[in-house]
Amino acid sequence: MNPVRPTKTENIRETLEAHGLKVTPQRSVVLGYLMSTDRHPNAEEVFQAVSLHLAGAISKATVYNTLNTLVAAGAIVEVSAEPGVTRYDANIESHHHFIDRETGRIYDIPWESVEPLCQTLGTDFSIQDYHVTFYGKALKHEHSPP
Amino acid sequence: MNPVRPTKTENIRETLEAHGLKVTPQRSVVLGYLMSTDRHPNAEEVFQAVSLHLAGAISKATVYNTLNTLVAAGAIVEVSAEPGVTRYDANIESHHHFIDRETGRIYDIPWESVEPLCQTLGTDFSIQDYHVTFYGKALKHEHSPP
DNA sequence: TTCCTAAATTAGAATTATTCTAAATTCAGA
DNA sequence: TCTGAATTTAGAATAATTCTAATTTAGGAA
Ligand SMILES: [Mn+2]
Ligand SMILES: [Mn+2]
Ligand SMILES: [Zn+2]
Ligand SMILES: [Zn+2]
Repeated sequence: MNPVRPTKTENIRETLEAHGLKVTPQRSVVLGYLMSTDRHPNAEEVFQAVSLHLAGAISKATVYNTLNTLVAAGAIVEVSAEPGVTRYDANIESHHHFIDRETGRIYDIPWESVEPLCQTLGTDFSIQDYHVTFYGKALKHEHSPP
Repeated sequence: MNPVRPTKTENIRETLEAHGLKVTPQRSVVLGYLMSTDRHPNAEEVFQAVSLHLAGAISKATVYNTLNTLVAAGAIVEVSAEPGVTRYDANIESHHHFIDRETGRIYDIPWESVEPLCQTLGTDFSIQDYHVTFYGKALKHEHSPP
């Protein structure tokens, strides 16, 4: 019988194809990892994680290439939190971020959780988009696969 | 006769001392450059700019050291705009940023220009601070020393 | 199926940004 | 002036990312 919802691998395949990318094992495992986590990993962390999942290992160059390809295609987004670190996020919906100052962990904040900001800053700037970064302490531990 | 306002070099000296730092020519020229511009330069741009102003040249290591020292002392702040680039800002008041998507230039947005965001995100997060990054097109050219 | 070509992947070299090291200089205070 | 600590320095070392050039993979004719 057909599953009620698409399986994970079907989701991955669909997402790649929806963004005009061919499906390859390397792309699947990188995107699949990012879709499975809400931890906003950097390239090195993606490399570590997918090296476990992909039997025959994956080249670090491919991790960088694939992340850049996924970003260019719009399948994932880059997140600038701390200076000097590029993190990646499979959540491509508009949303904000909360950074725990003790742990450095980045949490997603749904767009609707933040009241809309007025869409004008006087006459000098035309606003197309905005993003709020909150800083503080996460009170509940939200566990998720690393 | 005494000037009505402190001169620039007096400002620089006062800022260094107010943050517990000794006054040196290198620190003065780095901080002075950052106080004179609103362009949020990165380390390389600071190095280029101060190399011109400081006759006998300044070591690039000193620029990095000095920027880190100034950040640690709270005399300047780091700004994370694009992923992978650390920029520096002598404006240490709470404020927001506007990034021109065409030019990449970062403009300061006064804290009061943005209506206050509610200080709660449910029960999971304790908010200590927040920062809004706007994206769009700057309409007026605001000129300032490079 | 076999062949062909383009795309994707790879290892390692190259580049770039930043930090580290160890020596030289500067500086404040005794 | 002397002295020790702080600062600055050049260049080496490290780390992150990109580039290069060769190899593998994969889909579409024939
Ligand atoms: Mn990128
Ligand atoms: Mn720093
Ligand atoms: Zn996110
Ligand atoms: Zn600023």
